[in-house]
Amino acid sequence: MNIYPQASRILLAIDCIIFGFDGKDIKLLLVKRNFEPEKGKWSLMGGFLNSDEDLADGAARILYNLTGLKNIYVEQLETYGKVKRDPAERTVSVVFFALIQIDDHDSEAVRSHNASWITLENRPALIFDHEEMVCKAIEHLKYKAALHPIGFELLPELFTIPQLQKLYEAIYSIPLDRRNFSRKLLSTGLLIDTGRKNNNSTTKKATLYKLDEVRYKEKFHSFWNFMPDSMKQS
Amino acid sequence: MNIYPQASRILLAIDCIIFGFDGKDIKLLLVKRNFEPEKGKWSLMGGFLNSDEDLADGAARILYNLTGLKNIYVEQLETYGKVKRDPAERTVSVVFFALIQIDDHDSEAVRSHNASWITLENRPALIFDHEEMVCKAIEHLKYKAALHPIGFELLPELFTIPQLQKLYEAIYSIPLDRRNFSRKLLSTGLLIDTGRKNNNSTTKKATLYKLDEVRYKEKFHSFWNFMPDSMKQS
DNA sequence: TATCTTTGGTGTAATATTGACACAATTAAA
DNA sequence: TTTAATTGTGTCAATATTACACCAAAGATA
Repeated sequence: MNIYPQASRILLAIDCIIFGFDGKDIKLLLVKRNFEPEKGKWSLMGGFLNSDEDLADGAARILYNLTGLKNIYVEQLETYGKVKRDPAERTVSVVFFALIQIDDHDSEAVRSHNASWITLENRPALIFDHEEMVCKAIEHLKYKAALHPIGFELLPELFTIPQLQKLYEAIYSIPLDRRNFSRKLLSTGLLIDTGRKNNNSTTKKATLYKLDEVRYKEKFHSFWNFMPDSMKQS
Repeated sequence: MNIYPQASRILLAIDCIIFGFDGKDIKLLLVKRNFEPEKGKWSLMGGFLNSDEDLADGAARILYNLTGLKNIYVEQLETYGKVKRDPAERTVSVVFFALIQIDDHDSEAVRSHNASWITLENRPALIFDHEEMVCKAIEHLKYKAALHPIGFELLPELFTIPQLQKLYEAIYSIPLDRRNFSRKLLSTGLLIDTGRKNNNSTTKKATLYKLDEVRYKEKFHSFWNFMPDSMKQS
């Protein structure tokens, strides 16, 4: 019955890199493992692909279990397949990249998984090749956010332009010119002025915008230019 | 001994999308299968990952077997993991994206694998989800070639600007303005004038350039703008 | 109630880049 | 020597980007 008898069957893991933004810093959702192997160490949230489960469904399942969220922004990032990457058994891991609105997540589920939101700066050593995966994901975030409107995925439904600017400044660790940033963002036509104002501010209240979902979907794959050109000369 | 007893082990395939350019059209290297399953049908070149082999090495092995080439441009593209994608047995496939200089390949190896260079337009129906993989790869080629200098990977070591332009016109299926294209490419500082001229032309002979390898490596991850902006509004 | 401080919103001039176009030079064939 | 095809370079207007200055709103302070 076995049509491919000679080939070897391998464990297939899924690891998720989950980014959030708290208004100040980009954060990663990491788990302190309370199970073997590497119990007590930090890692990405992961799991194994079930034999009756599509790969994307496996990622969605793992993300849902940890965050209680469905329909979040997920991309497949890269598959890691060094022979020795997991010392216990040959395991190939498919890494997924997720952006979530940090206030939406189910903090009870996060706590029960022994997970925490940790800033990129303060992230601990991670097991296996997870650090490499995180570095790759940070690069991908910087790359993609410069060209496509993925920043919105990290913000609440209603947001202000200064909030958006702080997000981009956090992603790239550089200050941006307020006026040029605002002009650039508004000129995309992706923002809808809700007419409402942000009440969190102690001084002048900023305009609350929402995303134009129709344009967003239509134009997602277009190229934009959210970063100053000087940022792009690596 | 088995630390992950409950998880299922899965076949891991590697499929390679190999692009070439013959001076006129972008072509794909496809194999007509002379083995089961799906014998006689067309597919991507592929194989299974060996248990003692890194994933990237598996891709390099498969590419070497078919083309006789090492050190070619390879990227990991995406991993396909639908449950039913291979009707014979659950198989997850990691797709690699390769660009080669079409004249360099070992045509004897290609023939012995029953493989052919086929233009994108004339490509036959492919097995499993290989058509989806190819579509994704074409999109990736368009995307990446607009922002990073990967076009050179498809050309011989010495090339002319008109050749380069024909390549980009083939990738995007649009005519480009000769003068603007030339200005843009030369302004990157990636081209070195060899002083030599192309003898293939029956009219005015074009200048032969080579790639500035140092700058190419240094600046590969910078953003460029090889396509007119009008091309980028999807 | 005046004014101070902080943050948000918009305008403008200099510069750089892009797009559309014209003209001259080279080569082989007629 | 003319012709046709192709290559190389220049120009100008339109557009985009940068760097910068000013005004408005709102709570804090006196």
